Amino acid sequence: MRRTKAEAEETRHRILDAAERVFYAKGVSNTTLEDVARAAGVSRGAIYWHFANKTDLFLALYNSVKIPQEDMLEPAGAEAGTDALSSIEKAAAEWLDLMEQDEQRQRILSILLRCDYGSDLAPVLERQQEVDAHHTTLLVNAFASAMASGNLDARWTPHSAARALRWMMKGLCSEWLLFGKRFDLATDGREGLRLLFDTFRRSRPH
Amino acid sequence: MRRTKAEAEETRHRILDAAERVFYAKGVSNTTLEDVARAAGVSRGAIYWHFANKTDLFLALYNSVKIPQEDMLEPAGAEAGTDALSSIEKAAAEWLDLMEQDEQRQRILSILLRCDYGSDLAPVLERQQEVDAHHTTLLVNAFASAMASGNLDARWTPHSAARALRWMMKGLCSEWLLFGKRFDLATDGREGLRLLFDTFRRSRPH
DNA sequence: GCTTTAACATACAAAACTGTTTGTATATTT
DNA sequence: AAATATACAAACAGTTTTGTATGTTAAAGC
Repeated sequence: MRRTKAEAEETRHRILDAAERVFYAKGVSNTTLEDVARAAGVSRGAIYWHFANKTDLFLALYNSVKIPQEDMLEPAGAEAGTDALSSIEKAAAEWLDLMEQDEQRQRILSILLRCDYGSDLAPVLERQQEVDAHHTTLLVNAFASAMASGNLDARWTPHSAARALRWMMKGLCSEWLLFGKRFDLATDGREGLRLLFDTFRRSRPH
Repeated sequence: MRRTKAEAEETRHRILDAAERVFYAKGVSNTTLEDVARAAGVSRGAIYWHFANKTDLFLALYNSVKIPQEDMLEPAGAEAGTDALSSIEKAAAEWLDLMEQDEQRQRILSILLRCDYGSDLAPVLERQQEVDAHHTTLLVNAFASAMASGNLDARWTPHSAARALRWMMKGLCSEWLLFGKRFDLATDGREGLRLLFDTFRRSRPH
């Protein structure tokens, strides 16, 4: 029954894949390792071979995917030709597109949004906060450069603008993911972004 | 050991109270009924006397409190003297104040935000959606009346304004509750509201 | 005042999961 | 080709949690 190294890596991947689907369907703390094993077509032994326990499996899943939010706004600000505000808006809108198209992304973010953080997966929460903090920093910097070039309406500060954008994106995604996707994320989200950024630009001197 | 009816009702209340605190501290699916019993100073038997099981206890807790969001914007629109937009903003700001002061409210909303919805507490999710739908309707109506009286900037529709406000409030509360209240909800939230409503009002004809 | 029954506490049985151990067939190494 | 380590499956042991059944006491009802 010994598998080749490539086969082993494949079952490991199958387990992670199954875990993602089952966690999404039943919630993390309501799924047993037996559930994951069945969904992956292996025995619990295989899971315990590759992972220490459910928390470890969850962490491995968490680390195996690119976390949503992490990729947004990475290269923003370095655009040429467009103003800073437009590049932020573009990055946000593209991020929405990505989210709407990529089902794995949707599952991962759904799991993270509604999972019952006990003391065992505190590292996940910490990581989330780090990512959030980093993202906030990037956003504030981007808005600061927009302000420096006179693009940001005077009533807003880089800080308040970054917050407003983050809050809106978060509320938007939460409602879309947790309440059954009852509207078009990319379309309606872009519309919301457009209106918000319109207020950022407002009465700018030309 | 038989208690009077009033005493029984009091222990029932003590159980609900303890459940709220423990659910908040450990997460719903990570708390056992033994935990709740200890926190309430009773035995598990008392819980099983008053409730069928943990799900039933959770539902009872859910129904025993006034759900946040439900009370926001109830009487709005019926204000005299102020314009519709200002009364919406006032209602939202007051709701933030309430949330910041009322610790039970914070616990309840925290529990609802991060609890791991399995198939057993589907009714909770449905109820949430109903409340949200109702809230959205009220908001849209309020913004519609603002538009009718010429207060709402032409770029916004009642629908888009209501969505923007809801998304922002949701993201705001999520971040505040789930990430350790690292900013002042009432102050910073009011600031965000002020800026958002400022854009709603923008270039209104006077 | 006697019976009944509500309001629990306690004890018990049954699952449900978990983590570990053992067995084993096969890659891989030497 | 023999030895060894790998990648599991299957069985096992242990704990945690749940649900129920039973016991007990005092309040209600008559």
